[in-house]
Amino acid sequence: MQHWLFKSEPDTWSWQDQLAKGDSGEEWDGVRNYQARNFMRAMKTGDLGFFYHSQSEKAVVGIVQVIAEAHPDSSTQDPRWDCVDIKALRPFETPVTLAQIKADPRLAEMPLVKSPRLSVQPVSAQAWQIICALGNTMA
DNA sequence: GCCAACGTTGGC
DNA sequence: GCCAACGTTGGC
Repeated sequence: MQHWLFKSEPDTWSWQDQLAKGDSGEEWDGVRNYQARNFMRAMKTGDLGFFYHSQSEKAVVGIVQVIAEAHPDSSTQDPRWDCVDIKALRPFETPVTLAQIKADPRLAEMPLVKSPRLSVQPVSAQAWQIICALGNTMA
């Protein structure tokens, strides 16, 4: 299984919004970036991901699960864009902030640190464990 | 609110 | 196919 990170502006789509969708989940639509789309195409049902709030909060706040593999993004007619469906699995006991992630040399290679604008990105197995530990949350 | 970084678009 | 212009994102 692979791990991912989904970034969202909480004003637009927050962890609370995601939680409210329950087990039926929601499309991760609106991505208009080829790299991010390609990562979504690589996702498998059951893969886990971090839910990250950008802007004011800048923290990993929860864990989500992929519940449908890549399919056309219903928010556009443009056939180039696909998306997956995800559901909220559980919140982080303690949100892990970007500052904490940047402060940990073991996480310096994360795209979150090196390419902060990439909205969907892979997370290594090692980084996954480190961040779950920082958040006092089981993987 | 500002600014830097980056990706995309469009003209040539 | 290249490159300049532009828009958007996200951290500070």
